[in-house]
Amino acid sequence: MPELPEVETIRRQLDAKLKGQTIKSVQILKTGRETPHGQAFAKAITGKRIKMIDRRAKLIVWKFTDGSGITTHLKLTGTLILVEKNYKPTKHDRMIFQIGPHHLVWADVRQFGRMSYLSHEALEKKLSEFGPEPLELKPAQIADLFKRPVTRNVKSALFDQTTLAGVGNIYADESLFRAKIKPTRRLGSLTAENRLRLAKAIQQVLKEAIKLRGTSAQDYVDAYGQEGKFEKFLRVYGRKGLPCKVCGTPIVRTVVAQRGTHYCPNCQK
DNA sequence: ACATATTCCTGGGGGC
DNA sequence: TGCCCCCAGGAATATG
Repeated sequence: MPELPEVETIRRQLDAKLKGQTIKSVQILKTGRETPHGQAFAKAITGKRIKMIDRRAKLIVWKFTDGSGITTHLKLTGTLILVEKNYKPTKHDRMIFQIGPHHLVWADVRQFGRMSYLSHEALEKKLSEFGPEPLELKPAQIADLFKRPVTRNVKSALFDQTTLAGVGNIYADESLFRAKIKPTRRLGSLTAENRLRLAKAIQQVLKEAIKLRGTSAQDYVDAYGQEGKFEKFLRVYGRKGLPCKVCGTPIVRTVVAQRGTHYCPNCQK
């Protein structure tokens, strides 16, 4: 599923192709997950010129030259894929955009994704509702985000988008493994050294994943339909029962904060 | 102000 | 081969 590294991969690919281009047409194949609804969405964005494709948290942000924009949340199974002119729509496609000479398909098997056209003011407001970007802070600044509330478990704080933007279930588990911290630890029990180790682990794992164009644990593909290459470097996520790559102890899967949570009971304290 | 539960949705896998 | 059940989970919303 797309988290920060996957969304950033798609953003870079789309920005390279679509920057400066004008939306020529929007074909809505399945309505209901866009705002405004239906043809009003197509009408609102047709003719808009793309200043850049940006990212905030897990949102793809289409910024138009007039200041308005679109936020796209792919949620669990959404894809944005550049296709050929003669592309034939398939079952789960929601929209096909013609943007300059390019054709872009938004598809979503589980239909959780959202696409919102927003005025400049509404866009600014929406983007301000997230916590800071993990790759724009110094490790010590990230560490400070995990001091409070003291009773909260560290795993749920990690993927809370108002605490820190862009980390989801996969990278939460991977960051905690690298920091050698058990997911159920309360924030109040973390030492300053623990928090700093976690901050550095978050940045390291996100950067490595971006280099490999993300993780394709389930449905994720990039804007060219290619899978990410980070999956084989996952150390705990999806490795229930397999030996820890550090100590050989079988990886445990539990549920923390309603999320499947993977950790090494020996390495993570 | 916080934590926890529910809801949305479909494909894939296990059990039989 | 095919059914039934369960599971995956981001985040909005509701409830405690």
